[in-house]
Amino acid sequence: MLIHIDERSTTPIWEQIVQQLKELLLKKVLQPGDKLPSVRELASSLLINPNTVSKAYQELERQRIIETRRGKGTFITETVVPQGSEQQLGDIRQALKMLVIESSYLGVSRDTLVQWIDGYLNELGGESHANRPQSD
Amino acid sequence: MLIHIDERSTTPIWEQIVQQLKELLLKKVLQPGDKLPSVRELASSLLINPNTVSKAYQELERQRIIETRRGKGTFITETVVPQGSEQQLGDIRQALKMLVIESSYLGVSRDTLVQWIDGYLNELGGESHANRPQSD
Amino acid sequence: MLIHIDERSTTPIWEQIVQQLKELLLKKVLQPGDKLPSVRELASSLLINPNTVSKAYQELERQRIIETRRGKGTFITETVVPQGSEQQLGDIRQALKMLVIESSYLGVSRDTLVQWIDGYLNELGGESHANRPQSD
Amino acid sequence: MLIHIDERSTTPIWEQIVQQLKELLLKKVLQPGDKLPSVRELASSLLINPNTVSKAYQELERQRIIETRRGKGTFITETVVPQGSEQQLGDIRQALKMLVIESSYLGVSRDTLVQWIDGYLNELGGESHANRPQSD
DNA sequence: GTGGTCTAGACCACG
DNA sequence: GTGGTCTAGACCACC
Repeated sequence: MLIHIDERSTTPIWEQIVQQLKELLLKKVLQPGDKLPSVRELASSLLINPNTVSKAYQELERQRIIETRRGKGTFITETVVPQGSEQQLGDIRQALKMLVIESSYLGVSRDTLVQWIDGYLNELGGESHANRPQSD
Repeated sequence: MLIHIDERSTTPIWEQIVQQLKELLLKKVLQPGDKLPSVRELASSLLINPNTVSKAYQELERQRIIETRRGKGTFITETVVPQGSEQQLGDIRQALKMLVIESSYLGVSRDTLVQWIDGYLNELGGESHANRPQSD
Repeated sequence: MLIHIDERSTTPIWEQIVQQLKELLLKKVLQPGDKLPSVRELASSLLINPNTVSKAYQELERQRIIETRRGKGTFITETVVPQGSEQQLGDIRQALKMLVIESSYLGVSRDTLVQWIDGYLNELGGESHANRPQSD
Repeated sequence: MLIHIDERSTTPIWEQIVQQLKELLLKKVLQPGDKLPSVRELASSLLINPNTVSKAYQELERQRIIETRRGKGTFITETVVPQGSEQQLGDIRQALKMLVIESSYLGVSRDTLVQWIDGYLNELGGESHANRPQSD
């Protein structure tokens, strides 16, 4: 599996899993319909507790990104619904604002930030539904 | 004091204080050399625990943004050191990456993100040392 | 067969079968004395595990809705026994109560609920033994 | 606490807690702003594991019915947002349909169902925002 | 085999 | 004191 856990990070392990699986999906490494490793498999390969993986999977299911079929395992959802609630958009904006403030302090210029964003969007692949770097 | 605490927010109160003080500084509402309210003062005016304010001040001091002069109080540092450690830069990049991924899922376009960034930079005032929107 | 399995649903497959067979019976698509497909037949036509079909049939048999005649197959029971145990009635009431509570939260009005009930009863056909919409 | 756990029930304990707390809220036994018992308190009074209570609280928070203030405890949300997603409405309708089918089998008439609904709505108190028995 | 639930007990951050 | 995270290990339903 292409997931890497940073034990020293302050972000919970289950959240790291959620984020990295989302990233893999946007990068098309994982495709709709694909089967995810079972809870136990992933847990043992990451050397963590199955409950932790389970929590990550449940969160992804809550976000309709994956779905579980009883007794068969967990799969990437076929229909993608790129729709954010007001609440979630507010969270993004809030996080972005704090990030801009921090960047100011660290001497990261506006243009550098934009370059980084474009870089990440390129990593995710140009075909991603909503985001595309300018020059595309 | 121009600080507002959101009790419901998931970000710790001490972190909200740190962020807002930084913001006030970038907006030049607070200037180098200015005296900050004492821990007890700020705590009682915000109706929060003094320990919480103390923790915020400690963090700001760790970042060399404020300094305590024993017996005199807490002051904004005179010398500005807009230089981020590798560690901090890595944190910013990591946060930005996650933000880009989430934005992709919520259907927030690259250009929207850039607009938001420029908006926040304008709020902070165009003269800020490192960042400047657009015309740069 | 007129049965449709929703793999994504959280209700177990065997339960989906039970419910839909009951529905077909109430709709008079299936009549007392009719022969049901064998466990293997139904399983292969629904692309599911025979054990799952078997469990559904066992449940229906427990409820005296179908009966197996050894060597001959499975049939809809001739004698209808529209009499619920206290236990079953309690379950219904409990389920209905939770449904009413959830409806309250979702803003579904009392009248809407009643309309939905009448709608389903109409689907089942007005001649059903115990229930009849409106004119009753 | 006015919560009762049915150990023999098939519905998970955390879900029973969610349902009963919702009911208490609709009955105005719990009011917006009220403090809920702490996770540990409720757990020990119900003789269950704190994790189980925690799961219930997290689910209620996800539904914006309660909110936790760090270090202070868990509280009923002030602003009520009676808004259901399409998905949730579909779930209700599906549950209602199955309930109607079961009722048909158990000989529960349409009018009995409606009477039960009105009874539950009365229990919840006539002032409830969306539902009201006819005669009101 | 799969995931879901629950327990017991630990550690941590926050206030 | 509060809730959040994680582990270890158990049991269960479903397929």
